[in-house]
Amino acid sequence: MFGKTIDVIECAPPDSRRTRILDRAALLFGEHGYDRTSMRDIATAVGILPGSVYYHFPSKEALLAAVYAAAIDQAIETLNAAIAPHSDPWDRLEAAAIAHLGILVGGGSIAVVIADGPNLPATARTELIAQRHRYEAVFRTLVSAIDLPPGVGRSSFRLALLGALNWSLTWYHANGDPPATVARNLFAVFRAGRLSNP
Amino acid sequence: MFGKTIDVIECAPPDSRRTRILDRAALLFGEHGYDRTSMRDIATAVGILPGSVYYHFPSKEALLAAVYAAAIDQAIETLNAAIAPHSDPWDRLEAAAIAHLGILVGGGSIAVVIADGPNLPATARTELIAQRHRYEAVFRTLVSAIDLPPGVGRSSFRLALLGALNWSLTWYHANGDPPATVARNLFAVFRAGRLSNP
DNA sequence: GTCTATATTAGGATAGAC
DNA sequence: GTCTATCCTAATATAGAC
Repeated sequence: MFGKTIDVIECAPPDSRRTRILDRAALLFGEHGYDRTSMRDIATAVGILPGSVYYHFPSKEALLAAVYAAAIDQAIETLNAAIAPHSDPWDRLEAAAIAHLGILVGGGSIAVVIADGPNLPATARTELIAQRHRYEAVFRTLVSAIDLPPGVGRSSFRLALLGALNWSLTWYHANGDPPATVARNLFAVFRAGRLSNP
Repeated sequence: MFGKTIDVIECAPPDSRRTRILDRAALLFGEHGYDRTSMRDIATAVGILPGSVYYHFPSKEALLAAVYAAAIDQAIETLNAAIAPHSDPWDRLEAAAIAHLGILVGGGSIAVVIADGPNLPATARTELIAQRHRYEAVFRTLVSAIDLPPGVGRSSFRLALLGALNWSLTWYHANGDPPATVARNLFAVFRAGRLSNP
């Protein structure tokens, strides 16, 4: 009756090894892309052997999905923290844009999802796209709160803004400016269309 | 003396096989990306065997570079043809934006360079980036001709516009609109900042 | 949980016949 | 110029010992 072991403590370091793999994988995926990061690379970075990774994740795609989900969660938190201090809708959107670019060039985890999108495995695509939409919903909400000039669609505006920001990853090195400056400069382009204040 | 054969005709189909390889490779690279397209795929599409490709191109990267250069040339021509009929600077830029998106979603050759940028082999990167700059120079010229609101940098404007357009490749399927409509909608976001006409 | 060892597949590239 | 045949490398993934 009393022989059964009950795990009371399960939250301290909720799975140190698994978490380490997740972290390193996120870093490598973000830095070199999904295709160019091998399970060997990840294992080496963690300090274990390739085969051992498969004890924690059944496949490379499953690992990607886990990395992705965690990255999105973290990114949404960062985003919300950045917009919280602001009340003007345009300021909130700008804060989000700055935070977004910071997340991207931070080399962090979410960059995979964002920058490497088209090159991710087709079989996991559906799940990954769902996660990305969860993140982009934050922007959808922010954009719904601003006034746009006539003739400018809300979704076009949102997609253009996110596209401009995401695309900056491809040319970021050229410019010595810090991410926040780049984001502000890009955002100025979109803010230029703001209706004059009453 | 007269035994030597002289090839008088050398311009009719200037290298049918080489051209066919180039075309098919462009198509496959554009459709599936560089990494996911194997030399075997290309050879099969052309109707020859993998080894035979190497008679025409020394390596996969060399093939990519050739595809890229040809694609850029063709894209620049398309771009110039599209802007030629227009005289107003904003109309010219809009025409270029529409043409650009058409080229991209045309599934054609240049999509590789554009969409697959970060995933191309590092060793060929320099050459490829130089080619891309040649293409983007057209936009640089067009942007230099428009009036921008104060506080909006020209290069930020150009990069934001190209980013918005290029990024549309990642979500294009969702929207049933034809490329020209998508481009027009996106461009409206940027045009909203136009200074009121005198 | 991690190791050793290895199966399996796939892709880039080459040698030499024809 | 194209074919046949093959080498070499790298990557995902698995089996079973410890």
